Amino acid sequence: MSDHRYDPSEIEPRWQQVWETERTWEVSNDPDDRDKSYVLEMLPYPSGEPHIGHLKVYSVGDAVAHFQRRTGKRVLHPMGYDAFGLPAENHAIRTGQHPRDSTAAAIASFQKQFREWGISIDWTREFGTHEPRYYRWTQWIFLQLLEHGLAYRKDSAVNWCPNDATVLANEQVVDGQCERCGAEVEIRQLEQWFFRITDYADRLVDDLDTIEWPEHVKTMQRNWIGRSEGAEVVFRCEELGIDYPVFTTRPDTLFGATFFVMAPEHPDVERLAKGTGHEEEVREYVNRVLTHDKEERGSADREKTGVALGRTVTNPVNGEQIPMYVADYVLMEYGTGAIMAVPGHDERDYDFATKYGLEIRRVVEGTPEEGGDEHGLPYPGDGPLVNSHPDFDGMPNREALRAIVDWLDREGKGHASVNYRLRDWLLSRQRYWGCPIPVVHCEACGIVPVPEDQLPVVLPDVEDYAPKGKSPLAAAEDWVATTCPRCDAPARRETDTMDTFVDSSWYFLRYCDSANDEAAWDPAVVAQWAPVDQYIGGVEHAILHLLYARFFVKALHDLGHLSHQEPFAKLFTQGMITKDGAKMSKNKGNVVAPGSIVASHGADTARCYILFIGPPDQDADWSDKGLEGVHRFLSRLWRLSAAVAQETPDHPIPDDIDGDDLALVRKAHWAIEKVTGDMAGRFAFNTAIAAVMELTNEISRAYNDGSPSPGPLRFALTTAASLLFPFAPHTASDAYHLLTGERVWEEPWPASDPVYLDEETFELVCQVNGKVRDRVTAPSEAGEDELKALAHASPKLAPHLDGKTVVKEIVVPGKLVNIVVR
RNA sequence: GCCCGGGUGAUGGAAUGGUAGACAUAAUGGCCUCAAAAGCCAUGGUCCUUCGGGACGUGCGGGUUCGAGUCCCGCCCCGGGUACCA
Repeated sequence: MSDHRYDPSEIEPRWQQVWETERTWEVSNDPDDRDKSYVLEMLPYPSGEPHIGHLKVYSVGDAVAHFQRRTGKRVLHPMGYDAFGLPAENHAIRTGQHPRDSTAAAIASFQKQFREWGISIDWTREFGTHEPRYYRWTQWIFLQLLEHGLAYRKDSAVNWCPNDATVLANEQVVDGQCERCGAEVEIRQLEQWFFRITDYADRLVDDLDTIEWPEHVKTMQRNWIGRSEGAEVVFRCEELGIDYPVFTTRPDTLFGATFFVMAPEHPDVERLAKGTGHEEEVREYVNRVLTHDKEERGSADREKTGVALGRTVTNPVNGEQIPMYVADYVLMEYGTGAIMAVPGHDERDYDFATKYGLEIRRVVEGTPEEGGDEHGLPYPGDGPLVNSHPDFDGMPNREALRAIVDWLDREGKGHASVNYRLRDWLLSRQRYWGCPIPVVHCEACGIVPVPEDQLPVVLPDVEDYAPKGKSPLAAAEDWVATTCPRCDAPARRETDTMDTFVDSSWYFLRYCDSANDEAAWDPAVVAQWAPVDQYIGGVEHAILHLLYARFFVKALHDLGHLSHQEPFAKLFTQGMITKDGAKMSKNKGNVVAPGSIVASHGADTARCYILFIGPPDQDADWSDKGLEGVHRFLSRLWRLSAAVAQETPDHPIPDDIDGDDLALVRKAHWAIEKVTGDMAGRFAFNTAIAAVMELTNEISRAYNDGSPSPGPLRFALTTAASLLFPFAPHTASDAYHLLTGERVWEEPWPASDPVYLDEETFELVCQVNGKVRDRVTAPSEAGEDELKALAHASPKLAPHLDGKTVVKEIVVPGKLVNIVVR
């Protein structure tokens, strides 16, 4: 065996060549009798070189794809590049290399490495989202949404990143900072393009119940959408004759509203204060608050501040005049920018009321619990109503809530209402490297969509693409100057480009029909593959990409272009690979480059190790020593295969095997059972690989003893190679080929034979009072009485039973006997 | 604060309420070798031991059970998400 040397640098390119020339992983759009399975990993953002996270996500996805194929599925496993966007553009600005060129270089590097890793991709479907043949259809989708009112332009307060010199979507602002560059985000009043994702808020929440996603991702989406049910209630300022609707989730506490608060940004604040004598104070306060940065204002711990407006509004349920305030704890972005304050039952209102000496009234009887003041207030819980109105007092508050809303509705003073935290998706960007928005601005006709037959609106080549606060495209005069498609008058092109997340919100649809030049896709073809059966990617996209893609599919479904409503039936989020406990980064100098690992140990070792290191949804720390261990395992399996292939003839397994031969065959069947179970419905690659290791160790021991017969030995080894294939495709293919002359991917997934799974005997655990005292061999078919007798017969149990009374005997067939004594 | 994860040997991690620590790494001893590497064999939670075995052991404290890493109650610590959302 020692004369065979495991050399991945020879084995891996050889099999990659076979897959390349034979186009092994291509799949046609012509259905056959197999079930389909669409396995997809999130497409890479091509910048620089692939990193270890890429190796992980594609190793996981490839294992799934291979397992699906070998268990008889027709598998779609494509690849593409999310090529437009800020990182590429910023990189280009830094290096002076045009984003088109740096992106092309990065894509080439990814393509090369994906092949070196041996990922089983159908390359015929490949595209980059920056290619006109792709973004032509991104523009088409935009026009579809525009035509149906789901894309619109409006002037509003938007997030602006001063560093990247562009607006951002709410989803791209993290803790008041730009998600990409970390700069403090400013608020600017600008006219921008939006997608009406809020129209889909309810369905985006409700349909989470129809998909198999990790619960924490669903929760993040629910929280982001932030659906709250309650009521809109109108408070009227009699002096000025203006109605102020507020949103509340607690209309049951309306009788406890003792003041009214407006956000400092509320447009009516100044007008309300005017002529009350509070004017100056209010103006000063508002100015001070609005110049505070968002971060400081966002914290709930911060002491609330506010000033009186000098006006009152009428509480619609009891006609009380309650004072109006402006305060920084009320946000303009949520609800109506004004609230009714119920200090008795809301902690924030309570804090404010305490500070400014405002009335605090209990209207819900509470069970006394910890916290609160000497009266147990604020009390946020449930209970019967008090101090409200004879019609409602004594009524459980949840019931009263409905009754009060009904009453408001009848009186025309309010109605049931649902509020969302979700805002419409701001999609325009004042940047160069993105998909042009296909509209024209005409003085006479206004905004005019570019006719479909004129798509794509091609992104022009410009020399100076640095951000300037307005789109760099604006400088491309001969591109901007055009004629109105409607009236033929001189007109100007839209110069903003689309957010990169628009590009990636439909790419999984395009893979199904990527060669189609007549349409974005043929609905029949997409219907055949969709939805993605297994989607795999990082949890960092939980509310960005994953929410946007769901919105796109629902909108396109409603417009009649799709027959499904959820893009990703199952989602798996993989954990990060760290080094020395820290995220890999160039600054820390702890980067493990996949390319160098592949060069030194081979792709199979790298892939297998990443899957073996631990459960793939958890973070894991990279260890070079651990990598060596996996390398030794692959090497041992391969060398055994090479030796056995050479030394032993190909024999069938005789019917009457026993001893070591039988043990070997049994172990092989045990491994089939274990690996299959770990792969089907689970992502337990670590334990699956451990099972193949166990099998290989047993084969190795038997081989070194010189005991096994050729049939069982070959069977066990062939099985090991076959089971290993999804994780280490090159090594497994080579070992399998050495042993059988066959191609392992053309073989069905091995099936375990129950005959070999059942042993005639098992190790019976004998316990006294739950403590293990002995282990004896027992016949598998032994009955309870026989097992009890075996346990009692054990000399090791005798001292523990001596002089004691047997109280109870528990028998778990096939496992143990527990004798309870006193 | 709230919502999710997680806490098991020196290390990464295994364990449908039923033998805790599979598999791998590090370590130790041995074989092979002039030597080393590779490979192979053995040991491998802690403490005690008359070497038969015994006691303890899965973050902490209780509980349910014949039996708890696993289930329940109350905490502690770590990681992630989210946070004046009315």
